[in-house]
Amino acid sequence: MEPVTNPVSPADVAAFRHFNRYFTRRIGALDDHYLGQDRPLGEARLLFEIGDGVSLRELRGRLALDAGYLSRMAKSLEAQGLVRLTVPPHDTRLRLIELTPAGRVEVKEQNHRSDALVAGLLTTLTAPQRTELTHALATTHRLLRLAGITVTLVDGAAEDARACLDAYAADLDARFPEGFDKTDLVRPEEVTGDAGAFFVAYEEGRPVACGALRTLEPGVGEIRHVWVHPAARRLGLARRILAELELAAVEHEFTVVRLDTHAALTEARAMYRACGYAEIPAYVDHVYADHWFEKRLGPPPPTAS
Amino acid sequence: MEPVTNPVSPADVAAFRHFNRYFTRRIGALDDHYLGQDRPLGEARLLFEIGDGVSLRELRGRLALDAGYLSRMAKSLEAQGLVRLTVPPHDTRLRLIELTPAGRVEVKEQNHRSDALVAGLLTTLTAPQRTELTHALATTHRLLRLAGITVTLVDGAAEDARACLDAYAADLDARFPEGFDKTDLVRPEEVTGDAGAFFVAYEEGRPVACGALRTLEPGVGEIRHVWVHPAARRLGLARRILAELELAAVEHEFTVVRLDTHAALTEARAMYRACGYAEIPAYVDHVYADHWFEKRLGPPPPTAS
DNA sequence: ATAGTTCTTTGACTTTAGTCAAAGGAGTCG
DNA sequence: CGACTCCTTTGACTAAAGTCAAAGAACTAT
Repeated sequence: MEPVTNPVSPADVAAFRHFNRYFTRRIGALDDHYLGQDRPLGEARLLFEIGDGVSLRELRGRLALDAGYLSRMAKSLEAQGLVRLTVPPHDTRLRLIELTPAGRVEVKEQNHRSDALVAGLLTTLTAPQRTELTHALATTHRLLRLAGITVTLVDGAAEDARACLDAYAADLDARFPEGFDKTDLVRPEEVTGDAGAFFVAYEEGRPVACGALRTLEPGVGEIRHVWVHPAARRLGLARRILAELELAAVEHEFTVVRLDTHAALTEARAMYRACGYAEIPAYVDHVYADHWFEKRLGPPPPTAS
Repeated sequence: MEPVTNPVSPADVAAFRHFNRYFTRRIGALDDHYLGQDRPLGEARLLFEIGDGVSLRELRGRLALDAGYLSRMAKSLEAQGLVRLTVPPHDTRLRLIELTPAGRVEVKEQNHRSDALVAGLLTTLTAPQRTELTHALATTHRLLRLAGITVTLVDGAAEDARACLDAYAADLDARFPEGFDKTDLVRPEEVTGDAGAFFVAYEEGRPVACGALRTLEPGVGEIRHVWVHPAARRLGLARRILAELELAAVEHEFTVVRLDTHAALTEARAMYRACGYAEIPAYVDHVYADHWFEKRLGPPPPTAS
């Protein structure tokens, strides 16, 4: 069963494309032109991505470059005295690339040029207009990130699932005064197949959030371990996960879902309330629970067809 | 004397560059990749810019291409049956390039692909989130346009100045029930040098707004003909022009500026009020005036240094 | 009519960007 | 140890992107 996605309005698409065209022409082109300066764009980009030293392997993945192509560019930059290539002791197949002092200067200068360019672009705006622009950019950024994140059902034993749960456990261990014991996490079989569900959200290939659904008793599901990576917070991702879990709950023919949460997680409580969850008495005596919530899953809303 | 520009805060610059990097990587790259499809990017872009037929000369200017390069790309597209090259009768040195039906199909398909791509990007957002995004994009677009517009002092007799005044006159002629007579426009010598000032705003090389300052009586200036091209309205450009005129007035040692406006121009009245202009009795008996305003130009605000 | 300018075309290049495959040294796992 | 997998390097290309200059036809101004 496909989730019902509301169609994207042509007006939104048009607005986006309009902006896209304008922005790429005005800013993107200008940016590329300046970034290059006296060096091929490929090399300039490479120089920028190096930062404090990475392996060629890492760069290849990040910039999606051909191995041969990258190898040659690295050699060219080395010949120019901008980078140093070294062999890491733990794996001599790899090459580490790092900036030389000269390379660092080059990057810094480039950064200054870019800063000056942007500053020049913004000078004609008044301070309040700049603030408005900064806010609008932040909103756009946030929503584009959110739009690029995909939430997928994975096996509870999958590597990404366990990685998320580990991060979740570490997170709680730091936030709960009493710490957090990993034995309290769901077992893979509880959230797999007919028993439940496990969702992982991916941003650019990396897992950044998760959520679990398990069977509490017949017809009643329990939502657990809704977690979002610190770098992906405040995007509205928890709600996405929650919505996905509720859809899964309907598919599992649960009519009610429950969940508990800890006193330390005040934002979480607010979110559950906003998402239609009502506070209920304790449905289970749980070590880390101070608040209990429940949501009745109504029948799917009548469709037009 | 340089106008005092408030310095751009590093935070705003950083936010802009951060957004820029993200956007170019996420959207720009994707866009280019899809636009090309089975055709070199240069040709694909060219095909898009043609629209309903332009001269090669025009395209060369717009895309900043080498004449030889463009000529060859055009020939390549013609060989593929996507464009037709014709010689305009009025100047046989030029070549007009226009889409053939096949070319039109190609462009349309490309547009559909891009639309689908964007729609795909937005599907995971909820309808309110999409609306929020669309608003943020519109704000960004508006402010970037405004930031890219430069206001410069020009001679009252300059071609661009007269072009703006002609457009202004035509505009008023259409909006005033009684029409508008061009003999009412300022004469070039009234707004040049010690007598006054004339500003033209340029967006990407094209004049899009103007404003005039002339001497009404010793120490008193009059602001006239503040006009913004329809395509550049609602950007906040009139205020920029007004601010520029007030600076010029201070430089001309006017302590007061006055202006009049017509009953039909309600937005203008609101703007003048918002900019600190107070309504006054008629200071001159003018055919098209129904409202009169005045602003006292204080001494420059005390600076910290 | 003439001189100067404008616009396109063509030839002759160079530089970037990118692909593919073979080869060889290094890890890894059973 | 041996098979397999990884990672980089190198050679051998191709295609796209872009530059420069010369030449010729057509317009414009004087």
